Amino acid sequence: MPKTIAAADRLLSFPLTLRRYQVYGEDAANYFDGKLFRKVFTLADKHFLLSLREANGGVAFNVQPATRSQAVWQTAEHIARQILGLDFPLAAFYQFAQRDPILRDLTQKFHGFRPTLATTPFESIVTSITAQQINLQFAFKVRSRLVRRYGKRIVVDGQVYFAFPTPEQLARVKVSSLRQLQFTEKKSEYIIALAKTILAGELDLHALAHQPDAEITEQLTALRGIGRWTVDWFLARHLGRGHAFPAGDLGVRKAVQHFYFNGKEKREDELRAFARRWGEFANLATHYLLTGVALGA
DNA sequence: TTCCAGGACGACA
DNA sequence: TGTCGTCATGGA
Repeated sequence: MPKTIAAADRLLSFPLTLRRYQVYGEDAANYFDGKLFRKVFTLADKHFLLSLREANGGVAFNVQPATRSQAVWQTAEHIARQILGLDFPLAAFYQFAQRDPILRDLTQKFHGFRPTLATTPFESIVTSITAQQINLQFAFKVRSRLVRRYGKRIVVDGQVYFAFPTPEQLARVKVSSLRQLQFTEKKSEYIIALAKTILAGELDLHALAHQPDAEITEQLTALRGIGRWTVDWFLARHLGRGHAFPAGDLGVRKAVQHFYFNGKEKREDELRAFARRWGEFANLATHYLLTGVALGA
């Protein structure tokens, strides 16, 4: 029996929020056809399919195979909230945006849009490493190959779905195998080393959620293949930190330059200083600016 | 053909 | 500490 969730402020555009899972081609770990979103999640080594669809005044979510386990339903709700970005303070941001004509315009045009969050820290970081320096279309393609090749496969209603691969699964993989999927030699090394570090108990990604930005940055950038850019997106798109601002990101830079500097190039430190005006709303502002560029606002 | 994509690293001055 | 070459591939 499906259950229903909603943001505390009742603000949500289901299609705008999940648009990300459609526009870059196939995403083998996040299925979205415009109306129905599906994702495999794992609890106690068991795999379930989470489904999300719009319902009256909220979002209906369901779990398959059917279960009465409260733990499974709680996990499903938590993941649904992450995917829909339901815990971002959108109403407060909209109020804040009134003092900035650009943000005011974007929040009106994309009313209810919320940044979607990566549901596990490992998926978040592997996804970012995959996307380093290449266009997102190609990044999604390569990542989907990884999911299909190494992710746990489940069948629901005759349809095949894949879970995002775990550190246990990727720690066993060889660099040459990832090269075949068109990961670069370096990215292959980074991903496998990350998986091995986690498996060895030398890194607890879940524990990072309770730490301040500086501590997270220090721990993650100590790993090969993870720089400031990757950490910034981890803070923004996994932990949902309000003030996160990936100033080094090409898309973010172009968006801020386009909307606030007539396209004039700015250095990363200048953009970082500029973004301080957004404070706890920098993450939301960033996502609205990116959407503004993507949808030609 | 050339240049650019949601970078990171290592060499070098 | 800052700059530059390299990696590696698809698409415009």
